[in-house]
Amino acid sequence: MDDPFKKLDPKKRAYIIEVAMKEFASYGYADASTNRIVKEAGIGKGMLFYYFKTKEQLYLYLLDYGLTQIETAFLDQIDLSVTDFIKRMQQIAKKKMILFKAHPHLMAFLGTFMLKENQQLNVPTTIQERYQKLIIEGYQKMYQQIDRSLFKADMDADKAMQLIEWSINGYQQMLTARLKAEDFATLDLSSYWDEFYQYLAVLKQAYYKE
Amino acid sequence: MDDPFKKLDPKKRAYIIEVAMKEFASYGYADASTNRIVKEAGIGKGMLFYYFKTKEQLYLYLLDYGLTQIETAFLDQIDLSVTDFIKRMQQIAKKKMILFKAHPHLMAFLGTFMLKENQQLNVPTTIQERYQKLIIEGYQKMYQQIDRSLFKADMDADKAMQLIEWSINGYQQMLTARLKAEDFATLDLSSYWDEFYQYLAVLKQAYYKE
DNA sequence: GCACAGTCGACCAGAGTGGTCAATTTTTCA
DNA sequence: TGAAAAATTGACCACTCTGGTCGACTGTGC
Repeated sequence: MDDPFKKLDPKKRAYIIEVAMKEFASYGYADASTNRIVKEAGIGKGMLFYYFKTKEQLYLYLLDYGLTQIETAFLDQIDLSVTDFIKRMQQIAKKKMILFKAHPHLMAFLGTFMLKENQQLNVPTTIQERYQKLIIEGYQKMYQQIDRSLFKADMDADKAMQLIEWSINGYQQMLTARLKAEDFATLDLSSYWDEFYQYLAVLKQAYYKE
Repeated sequence: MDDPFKKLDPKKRAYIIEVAMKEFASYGYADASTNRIVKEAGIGKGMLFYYFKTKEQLYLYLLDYGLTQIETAFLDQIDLSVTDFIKRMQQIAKKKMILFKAHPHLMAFLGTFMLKENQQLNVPTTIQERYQKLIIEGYQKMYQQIDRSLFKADMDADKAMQLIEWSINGYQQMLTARLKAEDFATLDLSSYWDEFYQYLAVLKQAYYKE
């Protein structure tokens, strides 16, 4: 096949992908504007429809691309041999952050995909299945093969894990909100890892045995 | 003053307010559609512009109304004599849920107000000041006059409080997502309070002294 | 000099925008 | 009862923006 988009300079291609994901994530499929995308991406209107024939095919391309990213750069990377729940969540948070640095709008884009009512959009069942599978697998990678003996003896371990997950989500949301303005590509996250580990230490102190 | 909107049947008036808040919360000021609002509210197009002269004045009315609601039905209700942080958060969560049941889109509406860039909208400084004050006061009502001696002796109480706040936010987000489809007006929340209290008990066990 | 992939943006018909207003119904009250 | 007043409607307006097209143009390779 001779796909002009594949032959594009990788930096430019990645930028177009990022811009388009941001647009769809912000406005949903129906209200996303191809005019804004080409303007922001710095390409002529014609090019977008030269690369992708329609708005719908652009969207489906992004969906496929995004799912592949999450599958390979996130889910497949999680080491289930880590049975300490907090360490497991730490691992997951790290992978998530790395993925977020590479594709800041990927999570929001996929997040709004099933959420917003599927306006007249014909999503292939293969993609829908991949999405469903991703949700389930993500859940399993969090809670499978966890050593519950680490938790305090008289504590409800399921509720404890849920609370820890919410805590870490809270930290991540706070962090991304705080860094919203900054340039993620050039950002050094190491100072934030220190802060994160301090929170993890408190969590350990709170939920684990001495 | 003879304001036709004030003279409306309270149920109808409340419904129009709710519909409009939902529209602005979903799309932001610029992309919100007055056509969709009147259609959803079940009134003729002319009425909206009879009650409020312009889209902007409708928005400003909702802003003022929403701020008043939060001030009186939420902030003013918080009892600072409760010095137990978890009990304080429990109290806040309860007030928040009651307000949410009455105005399901109020929080989202006000949340997107400062977030989205203020597109060409001329918001009076009085309203901006009230909004700023609300943020600050909300923060104070959470953390002021808290008895830190309840936390485990060797624990960073600030981080612990932050983690508890994130945990409770997580629970609330999960709950509102779970109940999204259901009808809030006729919903009985009491069974969910049981579940909530169980989580609070685990939090207490985790962060407080024996 | 010619073929051809890449690139652009003016342009299209159609949909949707906030807002208006003449016409109609409903309410008020002497 | 009847007329003045208030409430309500939706067709309509000028305008903006939509996804998508296409003829013109550029650069490259041979």
